[in-house]
Amino acid sequence: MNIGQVAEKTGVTAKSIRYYESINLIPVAGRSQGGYRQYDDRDVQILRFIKRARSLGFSVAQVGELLSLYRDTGRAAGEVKTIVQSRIAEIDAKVAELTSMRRTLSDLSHRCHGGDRPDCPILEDLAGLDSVAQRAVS
Amino acid sequence: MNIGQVAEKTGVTAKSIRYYESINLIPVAGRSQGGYRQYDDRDVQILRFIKRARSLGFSVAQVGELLSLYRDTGRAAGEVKTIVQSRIAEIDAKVAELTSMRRTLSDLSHRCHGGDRPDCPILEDLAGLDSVAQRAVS
DNA sequence: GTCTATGCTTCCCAACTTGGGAAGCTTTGC
DNA sequence: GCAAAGCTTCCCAAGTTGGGAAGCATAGAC
Repeated sequence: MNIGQVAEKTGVTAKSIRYYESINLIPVAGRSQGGYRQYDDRDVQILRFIKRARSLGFSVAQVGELLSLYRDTGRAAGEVKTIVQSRIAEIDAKVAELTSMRRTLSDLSHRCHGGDRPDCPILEDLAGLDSVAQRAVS
Repeated sequence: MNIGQVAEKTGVTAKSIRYYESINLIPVAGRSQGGYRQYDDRDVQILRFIKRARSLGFSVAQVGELLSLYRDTGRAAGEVKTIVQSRIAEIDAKVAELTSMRRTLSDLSHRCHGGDRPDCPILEDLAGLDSVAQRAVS
């Protein structure tokens, strides 16, 4: 199989496949006489694995860890679970951060009439801690 | 004021201040005889504005929009509110995405015993759609 | 006045992943 | 045998920050 067919089968672009090879996330592909990279079903499986793990937000480095465990038939399930749980913890932290931002923004938004007039509590808040302190007190 | 003092006052590193200048987010600073960038309280205020907006997750481009509205005394509050609400929408989309990932990962994690044995439903799921289809059916 | 330490300058490199595009070779199909 | 499509490598870009080097400016101690 050439790279284009693999790209179509896996949903990973040819560009990304070459990139993954360049950083040794996947093994260096064999070449045809003409210099084209050659792949088989095993490679397709690996790339689908990568695609799915990436879609779950694992970094490429984390995917590398998962892949090495995947390739290691003697691995412990606990190691895999640990990686998944650290990813869950990352997500929880990010959600908490975003939720905090959202609360602040929503608060700012509610206090702004949003009309054509130039007076805007949002900008006042961003511009100085005065209004923030004021809000904290009120 | 030199750049170091401004950095300390605002919490924006000297590196970032120079970067913001280079992309014209802030005006090009005047220079002392010796070539040092010179700042005044107005600059400090602007950088605090940027710092706070960045901490709320606005991209530098969005901060640029907010800043231009901030500088425009005749601006309409509605424009500011629109930017804030689009930022809120971004956050909501991101949280939804993360929440969906978390649900999948949590599900996978629960189905993995996590011990020393090599059998791991997580890897099986990542490796193929078989188990995914299976899970969908079950 | 001189020396030293600290601070500033610019410039380059790195991170991370993907996409775009150019120039050139290979393969496929007609 | 030719055109089109697919592949190759290489460079550039995105966005923001940090690290570090080499060299000039300033401030404080003597």
